[in-house]
Parts: sequence; C-alpha cells; structure tokens
Amino acid sequence: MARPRSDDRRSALMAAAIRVIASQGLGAPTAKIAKEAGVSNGSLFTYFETKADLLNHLYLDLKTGQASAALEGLPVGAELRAQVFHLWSHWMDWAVSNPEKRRALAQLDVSDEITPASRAAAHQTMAGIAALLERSRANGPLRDAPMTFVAAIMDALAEVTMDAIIRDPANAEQRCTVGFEALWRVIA
Amino acid sequence: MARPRSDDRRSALMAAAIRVIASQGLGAPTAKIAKEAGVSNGSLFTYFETKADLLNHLYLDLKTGQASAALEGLPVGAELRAQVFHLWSHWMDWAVSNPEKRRALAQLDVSDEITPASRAAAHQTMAGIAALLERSRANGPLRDAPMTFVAAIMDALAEVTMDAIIRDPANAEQRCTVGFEALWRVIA
Amino acid sequence: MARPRSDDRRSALMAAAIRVIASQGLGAPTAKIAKEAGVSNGSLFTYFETKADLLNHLYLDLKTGQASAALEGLPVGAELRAQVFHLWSHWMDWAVSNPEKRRALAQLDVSDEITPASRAAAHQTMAGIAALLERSRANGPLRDAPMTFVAAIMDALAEVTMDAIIRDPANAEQRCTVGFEALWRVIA
Amino acid sequence: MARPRSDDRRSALMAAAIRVIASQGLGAPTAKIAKEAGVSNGSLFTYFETKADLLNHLYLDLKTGQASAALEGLPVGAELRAQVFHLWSHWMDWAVSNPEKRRALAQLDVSDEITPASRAAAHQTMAGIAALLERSRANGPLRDAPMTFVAAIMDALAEVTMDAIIRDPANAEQRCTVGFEALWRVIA
DNA sequence: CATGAATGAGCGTTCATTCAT
DNA sequence: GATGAATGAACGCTCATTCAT
Repeated sequence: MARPRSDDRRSALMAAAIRVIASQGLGAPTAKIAKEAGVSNGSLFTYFETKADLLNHLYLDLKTGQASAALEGLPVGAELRAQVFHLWSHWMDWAVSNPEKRRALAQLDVSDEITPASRAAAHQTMAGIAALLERSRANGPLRDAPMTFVAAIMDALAEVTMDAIIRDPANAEQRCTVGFEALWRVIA
Repeated sequence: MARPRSDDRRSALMAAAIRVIASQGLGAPTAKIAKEAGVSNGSLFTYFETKADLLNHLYLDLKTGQASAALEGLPVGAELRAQVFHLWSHWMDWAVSNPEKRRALAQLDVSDEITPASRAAAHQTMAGIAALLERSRANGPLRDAPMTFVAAIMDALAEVTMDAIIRDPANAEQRCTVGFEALWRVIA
Repeated sequence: MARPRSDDRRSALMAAAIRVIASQGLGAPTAKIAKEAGVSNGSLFTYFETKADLLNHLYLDLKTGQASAALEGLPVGAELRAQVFHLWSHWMDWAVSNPEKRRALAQLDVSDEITPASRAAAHQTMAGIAALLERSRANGPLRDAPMTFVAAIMDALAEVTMDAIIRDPANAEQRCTVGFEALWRVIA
Repeated sequence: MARPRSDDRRSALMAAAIRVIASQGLGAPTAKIAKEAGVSNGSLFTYFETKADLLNHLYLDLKTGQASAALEGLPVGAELRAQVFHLWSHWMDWAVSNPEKRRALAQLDVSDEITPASRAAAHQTMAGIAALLERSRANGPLRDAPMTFVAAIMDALAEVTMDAIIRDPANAEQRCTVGFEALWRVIA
C-alpha cells in the first residue's frame, strides 16, 4: 500500500538522463534530469541514492542494451564469420538508431564516477560477444595476444566505423562492410 | 634570447593544467591549476580568457607535441613500411614517457569544451602523419575509404596499443609490434 | 597587493552571526548571516572554512569577551570576597548589555558543532576566574569537590541570576547581590 | 484493559524520539524517528501535527516524568529537610537511570521550538516540588526573592550535580549529598 | 487509518570570473 | 601586470509535509 515505486518513473529518469547527458555532458544538473523526466528534483533521489548511482546504473543499462542489440537474432548455426558479421552490423544499427545513447555512453565510459564494479558487471554482459571473438581469433595473428587487447581493438574499430556511418549515413552499408573487413583482417 | 617572463608563466600554467587534469579530471578548479603553477588564481585569466580557452590551447599543444614526437627523426629515405613503423613506435614511446599528457589528452578529446576549430587545427598538425598514411593505404583495401576514416582507425589502434603497453610494460616492444602489424594488415 | 583580507569584514560576519543566531538559532542559514553582514554568501567562506568553523570561532570569541569583561578592572589588592563580587557584578553587566551575545552563546554552549578543542580553549580563557574561585572555596564546604563541579555551580548560579535580572531589570542591583550571596554561601 | 493500538504507536514514537534526539540532536529527521519507532514516516504526522508538535509533547512528557519520579514515595510526614532531600536524591536517581531522557530534555530545554505554553504547562507539573521549595525558603535568605528565581536555582544546582554524578558515578552518593547541602545552604 | 513515494524549498559549499589594490 | 578577495549563480542532496494508494 502507499504509492508503489514506479518502474515507469525510474525508466523515465534514465531516459531523461540519456537525453540530458547526451546534450550537456555529465555535468548536467540532476534537477534538469528530473525536470526532463517530469518528476520533482527530490524524487530522483528516491530512485537513485546519488547522482553517481544514477550514472552507474545508466552505464550498465546502456552497455547491456548495446550487447543484447548486437546479439539479437544471432544465427548460431552459421559460419563463424557470418555470426560475427551479424553481430557487427547489429551493433552498427544500434548506434545509428540510438545516437543519444551512444553519446551518453561515450561520456560515461571515460568518467571516473563509474566504479570498477560497474565496469566489471558491464564486462560480464559482453560475455557472448567475447566468446565469439575468442573463437574468431583462435587461429589468427592475434592468437597469443591477451583477450583484453583483442576486445579493445574490436571496440575501437567499431566506434570508428560508427562515426563514419553517422558522418555519412548514405553509405552506411558500405562503411559497415569495410569496417568489418578491417576487423576480420586484424583478428582472423 | 631569454623568453619574456610571461611566456614562462603561460607554459607553467599549461604544464600545471596537464598535471592537475591528469589527476583530477576536467572538473579541476582553475584555482588549483593556478596554485600548481605557482601563480595567483586571477593571473590565469590574463593568460587565458576563460577556462575553456585554456583547455583548447592545451588540447592543441598536446596534439602538436604528440605529432612532432611521432615524426621526430623520421627516416625519410627509407621504405614506407619502415617509416610508418618509426612513426608508430615513436608514438608509443611518447605515450609511455608522458602518461600525464596522455591522460589529460584523453579527457580533452571527449570534452565538449573543445571547439570544432581546435579539432580542425589539431587535424592540421597531423598533416605529416596523414601524408604517410595516405601513401600507405594507396593500394590497400581502404584505398577508397575517406581519409578521415583511415586516420581514425590508425588513431584508435594506436590508443588501444598504448593501453596494452601501459598495462603490461614488460612486453612493450612485442605489443608495439603486434599493434603495428594489425594496423598494417588493415590499411596496406 | 590585492584587496587584503579585512578584519572589519571578519568582525562584521561574527557580529552578524551573533544577531542572526540570537534570533533564529544555530539553524540560521549562512546566507542570512552573510547578508546581515553586508557581504556575499560566498565571502563568508573566505573568512571561515565551514559554518562549523565560524561557530567555533564565535564561541571562543564570546567566551573570551565574557571572561575579560568579568575581570576588567579587578581590584587585585582587595579582599577576596570583594574581588569575586567585582567579577560577579561585571559578569552581570556584560549579560545585561549584551543580550544577543548571551543568547547566541547559550545556543553554542549546547551545540555539538563545538569541538572539544574549542571548549578546552575557552576553558583556558577562564583561568583567571578559576584561580579566584579556587582560593574562595579553599576553606569552604566544597574544599574537597572537584573544581569542575565548583566552577559549574558558579556558572549555573550566574546564569540563573542573569535571567532574573533580565526578567526584572528594575531590581537588577538587588538581584545581583542576592545571587552573589547565594554563591558565597555555597562555596565559601 | 489493553490500550488501543493508537496509544501504543504514539508512545512508541515518543520513546523513539527520545532515543534519536539523545543521539542525534533536535536536527534528527522525523523519518528516522518514525523508523526507530517501527512506523511509517507519514504516520508520525497522524499522531503529531508537526515536528514541533512532537517536540512540545515530548518536552512536557519528560518534564512530567521527571517531576513525578522526584516526588514518588515522598515521606509527607517527615521533616522538611528530609522531604527535600528525598526529592533531590530521587531526582538524581532519575537522571542516572534515564540518561537518554535527560539528554533529550537538555536539548529541548534550549530549543526555540518549545512554546511558552509548553513551558508554562511544564511549570504546572512542578507544583508539588515548588510547594516544598516554598516552605523551605520561607525563613531563609531567599525569602523575598521571586519563586521563579528560587526554583531556577534549584534546577541549576540539580543539573550541575547530575553532571557531576554522571561524570564520576563511583562517588554518586557523596556528590548527591554535597549538591544537596549546597542547595540547602542557598535557600534555607 | 497506514504506508511510503512525491514534492520542492532550502541548505552548505564550490568555483569561474571580476575587480580593488 | 600581479594578486587574491569578492561575487553570486549553481549544484547535489535533505527533509518536513502532503497525498495517492
């Protein structure tokens, strides 16, 4: 009894945070986020203990969303290369369809408000991707490099490709392919 | 030909900013930077109109320094691959020898205080590198991609390799090579 | 060089704090104190690190002022009883002339923002009074009680007498005497 | 004759308030008091209109409890001095046995949330004590002083004695006697 | 009536920038 | 210029009180 804590409100706050952070950066006032969510400033703190807490939840949420978008509909039976390409292109799609999420995530990624625990948790949600990557590089030139390094390379190439696609959406498909082929040349 | 005193102060401020930003992030108070530089807080504003102005100058300075470190002693007569490897390994050296500069630059790179003009100017200082890159990719798989894309890929791979080297300095040389070979596979 | 930190401003802040605290209690906003002092809210914090710091300084200042008012013009050569009476009546005068200081001090005395160090320092400034008291009780019924106890009794009787005087200022002199005699009966 | 549930809650809230105020001061959040009482924060306001209201009720309750503890088992037939001593020592016992109540009361006593009406009502509950005091001072040195003054003196000496006892419980009995004798010297 | 989420004014403190010295 | 005190808007967070459930 009593008005229950509403998942809607919580989501509204996170969605608002994405929008506000995308446009103003991490310095955005909590009050602005609350207002954007149509909620009083005090209310934000019934859903998130502190601003840092909100940021960490947001980070994890975005990372998770990104990973699951990438893996959605993965053709598990298919050839390895095809699977990775599926993942890659879904990743690109996510970026194109969610420019604000991507911008917010970029800021969060370099923030020192994000705790090691959050980073570790985010890492977990990428396990599926990592596994695919592991198999892909197993006989390639990076077979002896640490996985962290390999994963970072994929990430970096993906980001660069996304930027290229966003800069010139008309050639999205082509850029996506070119980026993927670069990746494949590096790891496989 | 001793520098006029004011140039000293300006440099002291920029050097202090690097240290302070590396350790506290871009949110670091101007007063702290001034103090670290041994200068009064008000004085900072006779050398830089605003905090953003300081940040932009710093950004450009660091980018320029990075580029010229990479190009220093370039064996102009040598084979292309050797030249690019020279550049690459000098770049890695710079990163290892200037961890604070690198950390500060990483923050500046994602800040929205940095104006497009600054980014464009920074781009200019990379012209030498870009030229080499242009020749390297001329007959490679990225021969039709926009140079921005190619340059961004190099940048991204370089950053990832630096991280790997810093994480495990004992294998610096090997990582440097592995990173370079990945680059070469992508572009050449 | 530069506008020097002004003792006037510092005093203005403390005086304002006395007035505001006397009327609103310790919960009074620092902004109100600053305004009352004719100073910007930020300025308060160039003179006092925190609100608690201001409170502690104020406490010590008031205690010291009270003690020195009590001891001013002490007839050192006179009989002990006369000396204590001098002290007592000057103490009463101080209370009557400085009702706001007294009210503020009463609040500060029970606040847990006041550090043990401040309390100890305040204690020091009372040394002169304590010495007189020590001699007064030397052969009296409290000769074996701890000084803390004796001092507390004097304090308590003084406060009660002040209240009585303030409640009925017309009979100030009489009350002062009655209170003093009560004290003397207790300790001497 | 079980109390209706609501009386229990009310008492629980007051008891919780004593504990919380004793340890955190009057600034303690109402939510904390409610939680300590095992009640929802909103419920507090069905039992007390405002926080100030709770504080005033608490004040009166504690004062009343204190007075009745002092008067409990008063040997009405005995000599006056014996009766006052009885009262005095029961008062000391109350303080020693109820340190939290005493601490809370000390805070309430100096708070300006307590209304004159509450103070007057508290005064009423002390009527029994006042009567005894009146008879005690009838022929003593304070015979012409206002009762308020006399009562305040007793109160002050009692508080000081309680502090002494609490500071050094081993000598409780002795301190109690010494304090009482001081009182008797003052009034009788 | 109990509950606890919602509200929003209010607080102490920080900090980029200005300006008196 | 150089200095550092002055300024005041802004921020994250708290909490008494209200109100939907």
